Amino acid sequence: MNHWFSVAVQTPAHSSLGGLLTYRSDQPLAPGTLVRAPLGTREVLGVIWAATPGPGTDMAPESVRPLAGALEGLSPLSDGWRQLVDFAAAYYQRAIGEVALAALPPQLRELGAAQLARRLRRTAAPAGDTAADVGAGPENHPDFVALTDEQTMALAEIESKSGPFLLYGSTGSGKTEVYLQAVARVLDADPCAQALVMVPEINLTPQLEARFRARFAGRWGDGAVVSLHSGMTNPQRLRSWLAAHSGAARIVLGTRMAVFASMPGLKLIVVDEEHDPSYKQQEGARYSARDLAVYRGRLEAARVVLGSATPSLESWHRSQPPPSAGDPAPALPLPPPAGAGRYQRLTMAGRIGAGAFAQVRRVDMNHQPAKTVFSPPLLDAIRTRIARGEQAMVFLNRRGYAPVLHCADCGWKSECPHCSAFRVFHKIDRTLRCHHCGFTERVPRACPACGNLDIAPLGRGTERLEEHLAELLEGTTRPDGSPVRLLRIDADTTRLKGALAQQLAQVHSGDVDVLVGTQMIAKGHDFRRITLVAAVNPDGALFSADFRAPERLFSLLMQAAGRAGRDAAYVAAGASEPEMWIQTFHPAHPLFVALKAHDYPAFAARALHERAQAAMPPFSFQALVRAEARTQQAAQDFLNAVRDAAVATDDCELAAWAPRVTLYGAVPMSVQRVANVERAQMLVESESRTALQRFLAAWQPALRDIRSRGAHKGLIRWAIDVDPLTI
DNA sequence: AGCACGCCGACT
DNA sequence: GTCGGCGTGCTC
Repeated sequence: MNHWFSVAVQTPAHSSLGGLLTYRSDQPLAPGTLVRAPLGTREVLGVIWAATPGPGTDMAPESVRPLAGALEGLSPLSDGWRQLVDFAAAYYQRAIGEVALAALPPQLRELGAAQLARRLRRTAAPAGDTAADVGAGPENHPDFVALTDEQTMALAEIESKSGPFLLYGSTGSGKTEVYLQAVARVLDADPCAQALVMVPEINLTPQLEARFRARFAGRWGDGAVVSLHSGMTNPQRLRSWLAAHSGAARIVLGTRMAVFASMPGLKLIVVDEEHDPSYKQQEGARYSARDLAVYRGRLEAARVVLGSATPSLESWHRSQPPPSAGDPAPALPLPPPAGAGRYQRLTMAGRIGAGAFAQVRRVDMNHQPAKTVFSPPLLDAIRTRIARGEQAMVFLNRRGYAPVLHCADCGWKSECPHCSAFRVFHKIDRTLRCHHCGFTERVPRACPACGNLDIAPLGRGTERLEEHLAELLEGTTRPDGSPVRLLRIDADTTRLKGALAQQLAQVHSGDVDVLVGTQMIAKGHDFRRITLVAAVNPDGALFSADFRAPERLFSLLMQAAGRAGRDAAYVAAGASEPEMWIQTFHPAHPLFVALKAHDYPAFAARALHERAQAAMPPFSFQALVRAEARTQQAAQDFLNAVRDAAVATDDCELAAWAPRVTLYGAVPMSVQRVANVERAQMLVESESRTALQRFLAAWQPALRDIRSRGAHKGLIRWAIDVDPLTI
């Protein structure tokens, strides 16, 4: 007796076999079962997607191959999980198999039956004594902390309503405590319940894990909290995944990939720092883990809490009261249209256990001598902190010594031979490094073009900033008379494993007086002795071509400001009032005015007004088609060809939706060439999410078709990015 | 994407 | 005579 199945396997997105594949088996296998499927000469991991009555019409029955068997001992993936993958694949325009297999731990693909059995035995064992202290509500727990009124109210809302919730709480308002208690309540109420807590960056998982472990390990055992992120080794990831899948892990902490974790008892999803662009995957299926979290919550009736001090404008807009009727018609398999007022907004304005908000001081650089890097008042303020044994933090969003090397004689610049970008001068190892393709060379002694010996760095990165500041602070001493100490933290200094933790420890211990770094130091880390934060040159983002740049700058500066004066006791004990310094040529810019007032709502209202005027997200929906080719011409030709195909089509579905989308012309990407590959893109826009979705889905066959017709020889690949973050 | 098959240059 | 270069083509 044959049973027939459609099975999700890892197939390349643009090959002829895009969808699910048909297999047979003499076993009746449940949907969600993990199986080994013969594909060509190899055997690959697959997931049973559905049982079908027969092999289908377009498939000769004799060419359907039998499955090699199921992975023993693993319960099938849930309906909810498959629906999440279905949705993600449809929404982000990728093959189901690609999304499904990418969402599983890589080692599951390699493991033989015997190895897997051993693995399962090991994870099954330490399920632990769950009922350690029966009836322990949060108030009976040893780690119980008193809550502010705002926290209590937020928790009550989360408990009594269905959400999704936008927890809008300023830095230091105690959002993490709300997460912890919301998790505790959900898990207390149901012995099978699980919670998923996401953070934007791997760097932030260790401290979060420590906090959750400290709170919950005693109650539910050490194995109750697991992490899931790309910094883990494959065996570690498999272990965590299995623990989540079996229900042994009650709390999963992770980065964006964790949104796909198999969690049969999922009841709560927390997305911390929900505005953070890291939640958007930037390769393969370009999903937004935050948006998928909201969808998954609806699907599985789990509470969703999005938390931020500076929410994304999308979430802020959705959490406002509904303005008027006239939202787009309901979408098919999509979440409700992004109308306003879908989320419950919970506001926590207060700052607990921390000092006052940092006072924002703007330095008008128009009144400083040309080429000033550190204005005298800022320098004085830093010196004062050092003299008092306090710490200061200086930001610059550019690593390396100088972004470009320049010959004053002939005009040569340190261009990368493989990319349309300059190589960055790294003084520490005397190299020129391309930050796009990685191409690295030793710095030439003389200009490679004209032989002139006088080649000079142009502009500055953190390395040069640190050097410059060290010169300016020479002779400045700490209270004990010893010389000032600087430390730089950026992607270059933290490349080695454990380096970041070690450098952060130096700051915490007070070994360091001044911290210089990129945005890496603005996020999440609590430095209790820092009382001054300075952004040396933040103007770049004010007039950027990227319409989201101001939003990112505002959130970065707010986060940075939040680093100063975290510890009320420290400030109360006589430390300086916390300050955030901004050096700018546009001190009256509304962004800085809102920042000074710590007024995110004002910033957001203004930004949303502008977006509405210009019909930009969240008031319109976008997708990008990207093409890569040997030549720029070939990439653009392909894009223009597929655009023409959309306009003059005999596909009635495509023809029906095409009038409701706007197709812009093909343009080179902002970094046009990377590693000798030319890149171009085309923007697709619609006022309706449904129209955009339907159009893209109907358009994909045309894209594949045109690609395969061979007229576009130079074309290397193409991909669609739905809801792109940068255009 | 893998992984075959397939048809031309320098090695034991 | 084989080992191996990567060019085309297929995988339920």
